[in-house]
Amino acid sequence: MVEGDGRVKPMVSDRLPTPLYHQIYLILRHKIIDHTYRDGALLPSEKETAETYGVSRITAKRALNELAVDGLVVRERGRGTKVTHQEAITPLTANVEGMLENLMAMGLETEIDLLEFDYATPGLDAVSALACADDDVVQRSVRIRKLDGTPFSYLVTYVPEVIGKTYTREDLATTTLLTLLERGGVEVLHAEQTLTATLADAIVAPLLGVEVNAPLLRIERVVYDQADRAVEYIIGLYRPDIYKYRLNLSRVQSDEKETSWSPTR
Amino acid sequence: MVEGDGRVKPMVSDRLPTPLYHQIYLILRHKIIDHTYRDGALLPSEKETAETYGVSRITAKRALNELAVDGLVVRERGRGTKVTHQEAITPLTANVEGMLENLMAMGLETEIDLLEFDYATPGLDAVSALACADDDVVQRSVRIRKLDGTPFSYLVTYVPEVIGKTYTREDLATTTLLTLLERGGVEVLHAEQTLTATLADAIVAPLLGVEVNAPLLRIERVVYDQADRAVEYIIGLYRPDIYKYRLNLSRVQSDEKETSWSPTR
DNA sequence: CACTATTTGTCCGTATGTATG
DNA sequence: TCATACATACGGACAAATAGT
Repeated sequence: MVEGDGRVKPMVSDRLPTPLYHQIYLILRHKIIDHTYRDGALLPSEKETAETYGVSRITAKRALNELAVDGLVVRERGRGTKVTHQEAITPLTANVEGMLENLMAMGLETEIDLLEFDYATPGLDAVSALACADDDVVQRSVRIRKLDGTPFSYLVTYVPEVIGKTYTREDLATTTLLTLLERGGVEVLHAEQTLTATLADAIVAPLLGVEVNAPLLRIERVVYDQADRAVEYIIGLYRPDIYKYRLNLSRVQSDEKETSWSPTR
Repeated sequence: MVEGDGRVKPMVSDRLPTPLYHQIYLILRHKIIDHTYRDGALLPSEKETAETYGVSRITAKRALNELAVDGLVVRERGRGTKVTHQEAITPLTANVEGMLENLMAMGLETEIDLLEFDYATPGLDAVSALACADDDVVQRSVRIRKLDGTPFSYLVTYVPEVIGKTYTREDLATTTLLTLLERGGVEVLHAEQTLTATLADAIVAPLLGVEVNAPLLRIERVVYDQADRAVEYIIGLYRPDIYKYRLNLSRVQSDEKETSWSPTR
């Protein structure tokens, strides 16, 4: 895998369930978005790519054609394959607070679709997160957040029944959950967030307007009140092309030997 | 897509390049890891899954067989398909500092593989991140971080040439870059991190020991020194099953109307 | 005990997609 | 473009193991 000079050779494998032409297509697309192939530059020829990945010229040709269909490149006989990728829209960023920035400034609006709203016994994950009994009733909601019509986040929330009763279904479709919790008398003190990556399954993919198995940023959050009781468990799936999570860290000098980092505003 | 009761129906599509049996396999595997299908429970039968996803029984069968090959389920004729999924190893977590926790406590070791180490002109991303000229020379390194032999992160770093000269290739294979920077007289003041999700391409997939198109957590960081000059640009790709990014937030009461959140140690 | 329904295992024939030379 | 090989997916049919009536 690693060659003598320390460089890594890209590999495709016909043992994977994904067709070869699509594997190569993904690699090349990545390099275009990545700016490895700059805007206007020429991609390697069919013959070259065929040799690079050890496939036939027809397979390489098909990969390049898929790129052309996507509008990422333009192919001309005798001229080659040229990158025409337009710079992607700068994605939204969320700061540590998890709130959206630059939103008002951009004159854009986020709207919320409330897909599900019910009271039910929680799943295993929610049980352990909220530290409730297996047969406790919790309020569960599923929402889609949209920016200018395009969905960018899929949110599943679990709230203990007592707290959930302090607001209505309609409130949830218009107001953020954190605001609703405070309005209901809950004093939010601290929260725990975990960030990971997942794939879009067949359920969320159409809702977020992405392909099945597209990558998603997954943020899991448990919010605690002043009595250290979990009042909210939320799982958010975010489209990485629209939404990024930004964190500003600055060094804090303390008496201890260890220095620590904390976010700056 | 969304039915009358607000529930969403899972879908597979034969227009995707991925085979149907593998799409279904991914969905079911996700539900097992997700605990939607609890340990010991019976999965829907071949006939049921075939109807659910609108495929033939043979295709549904193959998806279930793949799960059995993975050891996630056990199949017995006349009995059904039973979940045998062992609870996954609790993944490592990094706190805000980006350093690993619980590592010493677990008696585990991380080792580093240095794959590439050279001085070259940076790509476009690195140029804008380090705010350097197009033809400046930067030090570039590619490393793999392993825990107990299994790789969990792929790190690409860019450091301005002057700073990069303060340590050797061998240093990088044993010491963290932040430590090396400080040893070289750089006083690190603040950093900017962006978290997103991507797919494993054909290059990193074998290096990280995951399938191509597996989801990865992507962390991009620019580190600045006291003079507000970028001294390090790092792109990290992390296996979400082994590595998670944890963030502890606590509310800080300020004089302003807005309340803010900051991480607690 | 037989009878039945369910579920998985195996086989066939056919059509389409993928990949090669 | 053509011929060839293999993988994918379908529908149908039948056998074998299990569980309940």
